[in-house]
Amino acid sequence: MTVHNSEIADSFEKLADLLEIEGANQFRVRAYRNAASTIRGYPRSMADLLEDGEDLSELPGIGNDLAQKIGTIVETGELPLLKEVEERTPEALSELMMIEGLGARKVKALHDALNVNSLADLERAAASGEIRRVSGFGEKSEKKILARLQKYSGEEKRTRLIDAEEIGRPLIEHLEKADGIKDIVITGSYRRRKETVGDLDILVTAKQGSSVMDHFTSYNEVDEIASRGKTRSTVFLQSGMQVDLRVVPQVSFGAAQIYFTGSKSHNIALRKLGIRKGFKVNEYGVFKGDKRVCGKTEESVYAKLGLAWIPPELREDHGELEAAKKDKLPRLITLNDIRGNLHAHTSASDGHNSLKEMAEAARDLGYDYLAITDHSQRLTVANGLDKKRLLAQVREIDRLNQKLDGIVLLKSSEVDILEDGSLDLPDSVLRELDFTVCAIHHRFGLSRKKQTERILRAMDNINFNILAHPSGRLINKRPPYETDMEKILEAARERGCIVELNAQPQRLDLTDEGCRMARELGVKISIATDAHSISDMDHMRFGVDQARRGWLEKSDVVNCQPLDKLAKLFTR
DNA sequence: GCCGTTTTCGGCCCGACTGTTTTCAGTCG
Repeated sequence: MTVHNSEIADSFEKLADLLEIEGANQFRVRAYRNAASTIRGYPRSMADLLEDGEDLSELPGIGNDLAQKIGTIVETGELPLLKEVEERTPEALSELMMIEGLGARKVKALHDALNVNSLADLERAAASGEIRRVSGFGEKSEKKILARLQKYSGEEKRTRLIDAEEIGRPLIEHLEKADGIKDIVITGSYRRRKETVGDLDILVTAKQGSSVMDHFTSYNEVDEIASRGKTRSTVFLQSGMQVDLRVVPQVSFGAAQIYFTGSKSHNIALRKLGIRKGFKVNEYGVFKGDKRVCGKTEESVYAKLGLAWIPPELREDHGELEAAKKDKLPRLITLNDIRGNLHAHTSASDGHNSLKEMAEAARDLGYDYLAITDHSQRLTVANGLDKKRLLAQVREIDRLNQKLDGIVLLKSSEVDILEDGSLDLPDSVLRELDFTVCAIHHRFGLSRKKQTERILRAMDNINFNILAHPSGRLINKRPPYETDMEKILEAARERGCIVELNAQPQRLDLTDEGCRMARELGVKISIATDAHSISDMDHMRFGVDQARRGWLEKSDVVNCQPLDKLAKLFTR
């Protein structure tokens, strides 16, 4: 039984919550939270690191004590200190902290005064009017608790980036109409192009005394105004999305962009660096004593700290500060670098458009080539093509290529990887194709070992070229199937296979961390839309965003290559 | 509990808003 990083991180976070409720040293509490964040974001599993004999105390925020505790969790699946703390402090109290407005102190106060130990206790106490009598609470906070409880579902809700764009776009249009507004930018994880966002953080500059806040809170989608000040307001939209608006003066715009773009750990690292250099860094600028020395642009702030400007996608405190210091940041791939698309479906299987329509759409995007990768025979629900139909399609593509101008269709197939690791079409047929895209579409529930072996065995086939959507996850819907991704990537490099970064906004698979690992291992990536219609081809930009988060450069991505270089990449 | 370009001890990012208080603690990002 493998212990996942997320489980270790969860244990540390829960321990931090309970210790905080008990009133433990706040820096000790923070140490557990920092460690949780390091572990959660780490590209390799703690279990694997330990197996390889690595020293975990080398990791940021993890010292000897926590390294030992991680070892215990990996070995036994349990954290004794957490058990011990849970004996004295009910573990459900940590869940109460999920209610907005309730932090450790208030949870403790309610526990001590009213013996509130669960969400149900909390609701009872609020409904019966007992909470307002506890010192530090009043009628308003009691009402808020009751209202929040009704909305609380127990799940942390994060919105897919594409959905966040749909919510954000009309709101920005609304804000642009405000009097006196100058700059508007959506910051936060949205600007870092994370696959999901928790809330929208909007930053604006505006003329002094303008009515931007009034304009913001009067947006017709606003369901609730949670707070409202001169420089900051928070609302909830009818979609449930939380939106924060901050207004700063123009001289602070760069510093504020950095601050609100985050990530939080990136900001903390920047501020610490500032302190070492004798500066104070905040959202208004970089200060020497009381004097602002810069802040108008992001570049000026980074430069003052001795750093090159860092693209938002890299701001996770995953080594970007060190790279920026040495001027060794990657030259991140851009959408303009993309020359073609290596995964697309037509109406022959489960797509919605014809070969010709798809080809013309790809040409309109400025691509040189588009690969047609309809499903293979096993995937009957998607009308997968058997040998006969695929060979007919191959001939049709040949004919069409004669007529097409400015775009070349590549002959391919999204071939099912069967449970035993064999491919769903005979080698004699696969050899007729320019290359193959291979994927798992069934039997997701195999053990980690079996699933990994299944993929490795499939890659042993000389006709295997690209591993499509390697984890099979659907964001917010289906977890990845269990695999040893590092092993798969190493095997891909050894065999000359390519791994896909599927650009569908609900997939984005490889993950950012997976991309980074692939790059470090020297595995080439195909960023592909898996388009099932003409309009899906626009999703390439989400794939590029994710690739940038994974530190990928143009040279790491096969579909940045011109057509005449592709064939070589598909020769094993 | 972690960490080190004045440190192995003594610090630990910083500011806005709310509600309850009577000058500020708690919460949040």
